[in-house]
Amino acid sequence: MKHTIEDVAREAGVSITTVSRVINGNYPVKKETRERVEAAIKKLNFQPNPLARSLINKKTNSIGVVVPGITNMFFTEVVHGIERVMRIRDYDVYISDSRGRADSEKRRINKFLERYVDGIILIDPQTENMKNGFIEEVSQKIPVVCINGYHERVKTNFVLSDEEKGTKEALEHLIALGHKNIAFIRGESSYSYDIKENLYKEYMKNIGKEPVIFTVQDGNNIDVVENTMKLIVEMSNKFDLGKDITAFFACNDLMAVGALNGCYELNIKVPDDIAIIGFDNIILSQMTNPKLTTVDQNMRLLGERAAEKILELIEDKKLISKTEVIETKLIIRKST
Amino acid sequence: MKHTIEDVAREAGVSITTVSRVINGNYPVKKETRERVEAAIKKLNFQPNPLARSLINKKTNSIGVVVPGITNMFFTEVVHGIERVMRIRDYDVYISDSRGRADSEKRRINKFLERYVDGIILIDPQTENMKNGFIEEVSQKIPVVCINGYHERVKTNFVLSDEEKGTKEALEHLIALGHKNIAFIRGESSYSYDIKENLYKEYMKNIGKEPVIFTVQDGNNIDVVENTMKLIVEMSNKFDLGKDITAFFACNDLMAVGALNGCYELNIKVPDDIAIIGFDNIILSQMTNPKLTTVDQNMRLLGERAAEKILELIEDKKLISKTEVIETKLIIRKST
DNA sequence: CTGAAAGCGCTTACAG
DNA sequence: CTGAAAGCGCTTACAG
Repeated sequence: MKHTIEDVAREAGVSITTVSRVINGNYPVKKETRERVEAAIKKLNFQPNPLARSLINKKTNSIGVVVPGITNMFFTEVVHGIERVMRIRDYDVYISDSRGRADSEKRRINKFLERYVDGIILIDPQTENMKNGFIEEVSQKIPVVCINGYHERVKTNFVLSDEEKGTKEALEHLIALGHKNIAFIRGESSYSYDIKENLYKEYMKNIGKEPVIFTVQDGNNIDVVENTMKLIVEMSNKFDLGKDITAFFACNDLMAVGALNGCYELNIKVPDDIAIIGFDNIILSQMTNPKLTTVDQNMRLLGERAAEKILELIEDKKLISKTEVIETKLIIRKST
Repeated sequence: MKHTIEDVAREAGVSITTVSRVINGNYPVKKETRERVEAAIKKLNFQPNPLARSLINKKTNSIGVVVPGITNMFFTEVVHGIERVMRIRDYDVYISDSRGRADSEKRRINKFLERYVDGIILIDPQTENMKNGFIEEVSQKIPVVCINGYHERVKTNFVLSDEEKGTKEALEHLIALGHKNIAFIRGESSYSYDIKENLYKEYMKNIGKEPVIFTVQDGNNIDVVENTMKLIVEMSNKFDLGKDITAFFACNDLMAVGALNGCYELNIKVPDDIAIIGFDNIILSQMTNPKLTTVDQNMRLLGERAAEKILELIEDKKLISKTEVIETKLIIRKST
C-alpha cells in the first residue's frame, strides 16, 4: 500500500507539519530533524499525493494541449516541441484531439478546466470559438496560448507563424516560374486556410485571373490525402490539367501530397505538366517523389515558444509580448 | 470564482450531504428536494471538483498511454482507436512519449502512477522493462494493457497483433515472387523487430541464404525515414542493389518508405529492380509511389480492444482472456 | 525551529 | 429521506 505523510511522520518521530516542511523546503527545519525525515521518506519510498496537494495549491503541474487532429503530422511535430520544453520543467503534457470541430474543442477545453490543468495550449483553434468569445472567457480563468488561428482583437496570447509572408513567397515563386493558372486547395475550417485564400485571390486579381478554389473534406486529418487525390481525379473531368491549371497551391503538405498522388494517378508529370507547392514542411514533404516545394513553418520552434510562454504565464511573470511571430521560409525542392 | 458544493447547499437550502447525493445519484432523495438541488446546480453552473472526488474515490476517470514516438503514425493511429472508445465512456486519455527509451518509459509510467490514472496502456513497451519485472510490478498496482511487445511469461495483459503470421506471409510473398536475396531492415530496440528478425533468419536458412540485416537508428521516430534512405545509399557501395539484393523486408512502413526513397535517389526501379515490403499499413503506405505492399496490423482495432480491456480491468470485471490476438493481413500493392 | 488545528472540496458511514 | 461529523492526504497560518 502507498504511504502517507502520517506514516513518514510516525517513522521520523515528528509532526506531519514538519514532514510537509521538509518536502516543500519552504520553512526552516533543523538540519538533524530534516535528515531524520529524509531518511524516513527514503525508507518508506514515500511520494506525496499530488491530488491532495493540488486540492490546496490549485496547481497540478500539468498543461493541456488541444490539437485538431492527432494523425496530422504538423500537429504532432508542434507537440514534440512543446513536450521538449515542458519535460525539462517537470510539467506533464496532456494531449487531446478536437477533430477540428468547434463543439468538440469546447468540450476538450472544459475537461481540461475541470481537471485543473495549469494552462492550455491550443493549436490552430477553431475560428468559431475565437469569435464567439469562448476562448477569451477561458483565458480569463487560466493561462492560454494559441498557436496560429484567428487573432483579430481576441484577447489572449499567440504564437503565430507568419503565414501571410509564407503564402506570398509561395505565390510569388509560382508566378516567377511563369504560372498564371494557379488553383487553390484548402480544407474546410481553419483560419490558416482563410488567410491564404484571401492572399491568393488578391494575387489572382493582380495578374488578371479568376480564382479557382477547391475545398477538401476533413483538412486536419490524414484522410485528407486520400480525399485530395480523389478531388484531383474528379476535377480532371472539368479542367484540362496542365493547361487550364498549371500549378496547385495546397494549404498544407498533406493536401499537396494528395494532389501529387492524383497527378500520378492521371499520369500527369510533376513539375513538368503541373507544379505543386505545399505548406508546413512536415517531414513527409521530403519523402515524396518528387520532393515537395513547401513553406517551412518551423513547427518545433512554434511549439517551444508556446511552451515557454505558457510557463511565463503560469509563473505570473509579465509577458514581454502577447503575440509573437515566427518566420516562415520557402523551401524550394522538386515539385515546382 | 468557482462554486463549491457548499454554495449549492446554501442556495438549495439543504446540507452538502444531500447535494452530494443528488450529484452521485447513489442514495434516495425526495423528488422535490432533488429538483431544488438540481435547480441550484444549474443556476450556479456548478461542477464538482474532480480533484476532491478523486482524493476520496481513488478514481480519476483517466488513463495514460505511453507511446515510443508521437511522430510515428503507427502509434497515433492506435491512439486514435483508444480515444474513440474511451471518449464514449467519458474517460480522459493522456498521451506521453517515451522516445523509445527504457528509462524514459519508466519515468513516464511513474508519473502516471503518481497522478493516479485508473489504468495504463503501453504501446510497444521496451523489452528491458518487460524482462526486469518493472511492468509486472506496475501491473500489480494498477490495470495495465500492453499492445504488442515482449510477452513470454510476463504477468500482465496483452493485445497482440499476430506479427509472426504477418511476417511469414510477407516473407512467403517475396519468396513466391522468386526472391532469394532478401535483405532485412530493422530499428534498434523493439520486440517487434526481434520477432521478425528471428523468422527472417529461419526463412533464409531454409532457402540456403545468408541473412543480410541492417539496423537503422531511431526506429520509432519519423526521422527513421531519412535515416533509412541514407543507409540504402551507403549500402549501395558494398552491395550491387538489384542483384546481391533483390528485395527489402522493412520492419515498418516508415523504413520501407525510406528504402523507397533511397532507391529513387540511386535510380533503382521499384519493384522492377528491387522489391520492397513494409509492415503496419499506415496511411502513408498508400501515399508513396509506387504504393507499398505491406502487412496491415489493424491499428484502430488494436487500440479499441486495448481500451475495452482496460475498462474491464478498471471496472473489476474478470477478464475473459489476458491476451488477445488480432489478425494481420497482407496487402499487396505495387512495390513488390 | 516545531506542532496542533483548520481547511482544501468532496463522500460516506452513522444516526435519526 | 436527511444531516452532522469524520475523513481522503495534504498545506499553512497561528501560537509557542
